[in-house]
Amino acid sequence: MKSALERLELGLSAAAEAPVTLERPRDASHGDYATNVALRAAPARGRKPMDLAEELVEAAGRLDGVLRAEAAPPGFVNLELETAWYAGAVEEILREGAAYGGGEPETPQRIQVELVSANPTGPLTVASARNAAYGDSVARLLAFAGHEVEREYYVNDLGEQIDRFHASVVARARGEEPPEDGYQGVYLIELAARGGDPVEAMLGEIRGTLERFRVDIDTFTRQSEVEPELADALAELPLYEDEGASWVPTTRWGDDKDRVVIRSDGRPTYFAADVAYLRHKLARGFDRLLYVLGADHHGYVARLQAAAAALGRDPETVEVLIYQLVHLTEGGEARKVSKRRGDVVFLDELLEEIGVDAARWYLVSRGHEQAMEIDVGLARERTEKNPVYYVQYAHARIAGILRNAGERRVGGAPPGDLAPEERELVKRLADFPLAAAEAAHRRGPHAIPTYAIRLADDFHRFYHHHRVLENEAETFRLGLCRATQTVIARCLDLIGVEAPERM
RNA sequence: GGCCCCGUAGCUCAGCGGAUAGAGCAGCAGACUUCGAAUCUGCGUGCGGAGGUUCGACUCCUCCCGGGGCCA
Repeated sequence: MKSALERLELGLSAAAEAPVTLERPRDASHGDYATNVALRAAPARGRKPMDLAEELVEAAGRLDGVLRAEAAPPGFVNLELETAWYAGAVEEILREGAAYGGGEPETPQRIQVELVSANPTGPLTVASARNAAYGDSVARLLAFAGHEVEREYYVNDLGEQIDRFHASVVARARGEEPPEDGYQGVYLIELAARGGDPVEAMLGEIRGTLERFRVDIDTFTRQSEVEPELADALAELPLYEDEGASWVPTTRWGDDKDRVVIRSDGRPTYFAADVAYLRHKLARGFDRLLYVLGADHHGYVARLQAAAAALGRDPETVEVLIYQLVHLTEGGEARKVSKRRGDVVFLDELLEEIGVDAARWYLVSRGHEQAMEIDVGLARERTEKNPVYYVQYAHARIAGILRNAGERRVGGAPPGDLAPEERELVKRLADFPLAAAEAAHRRGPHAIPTYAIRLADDFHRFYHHHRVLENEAETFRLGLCRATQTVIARCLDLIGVEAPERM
């Protein structure tokens, strides 16, 4: 992307060795954009920041698109931009369309995102919902940033939990209560009545839920598929024997203790299965493996990376994204999330109550490192209050204007100076590429809803103060509308929310 | 006992080294014969506490207090 803004930034970067930040000041008297280059570069040059700022002002004043530049203590350089710059920014968005703001990394990576991977012993719960919403949005961000992304779901179809699950289904099939350590959920009754393999049946349910939640999994890999490779995987590890068990010296790579792979009774551990699966992933040629895990799994980080190292790979290949848990409350009372007891809120129920758009927006609009609360009782009420509708409304409103515009020309030079509301809107639109890139880089999709609210805010304000159609600025304003619509649609898509033409 | 996350407005949360810390919800008062009022306009003694680094700290470091979680 060769925007006027970037040329501006490059021009300034050339004047200083340090990385510059170009930002939008809160205070309008500080110009359209401000930079701290002088403050950054001055110490290294043994200069006074203010002197350097004065020099930069002269250079910046000659740059294309800069109307006015001034230095401000302690060494900021404030810039005011020409109308032509604003018009150019809008034209650029119209030209690039849906691609606007996307990335073209010099070396696109093949990235695998493993997400959800809930045991197929029950329907997806609200706990998995955050994993799905977060993980999928990260995947969308990375794809938009120009990487090749594959979504994977690991199916634990072996082990103790599955045995208990089977036993519980068998009991239900006979009309009996499940064993005490089994799964008590009532959904087992229906599952038992259906017959066939209950794990596959449950997995079918889960796939349906994910589809409704707009999470498109590319590959489901079953533990039973990987199991046969376990011996080969272990053969690649540096093992030692102690107390009759086989150990991997994972502490060598930063784990807090060595891990057993084969117990003294000859049974492999969960960790052994994890290693085999990791090897299975690595063999498929990904540059990077993302694991989306809940905070209760944070202990896995060190051991997964150690496992990669033990397999002779760069531990940095493995990147674990930890999100904090979702707590459910109802009328101030905490609700427990236990799949075995069955007293949980299922994702399907949440979707039925508040809809996919509201659910995805809500689950992803908080930082993933922040624990969050969902009040089940308030969920219905929240529908009307969710900011997602504010943003969607802006999109629908623009769609309405463009419908009314018919065949009129969209996009063109403004007839004169821009109104403050127009300038704010254009600057917001120009922020988008950086916002999307940062969100991808930080694996922080919650920045997208935050940005989208601001954008919708700027648009609604512009709309309220100015007429678009039958106005001397019509072509420019129609272009501004379409550009805004494009960016809103992209934001919503990045978090899996629909952009309606009408509401 | 060790490790991870979090303490910002009444509530839910943004802000991740820059200038006077923001938004939504809740509350109050206004704006529709005009492209969609699901909108707009106005109203706020808040960064848990103490040190430190820096020209500059909500932001980085240390300690303490207080929540949540994982492991032992």
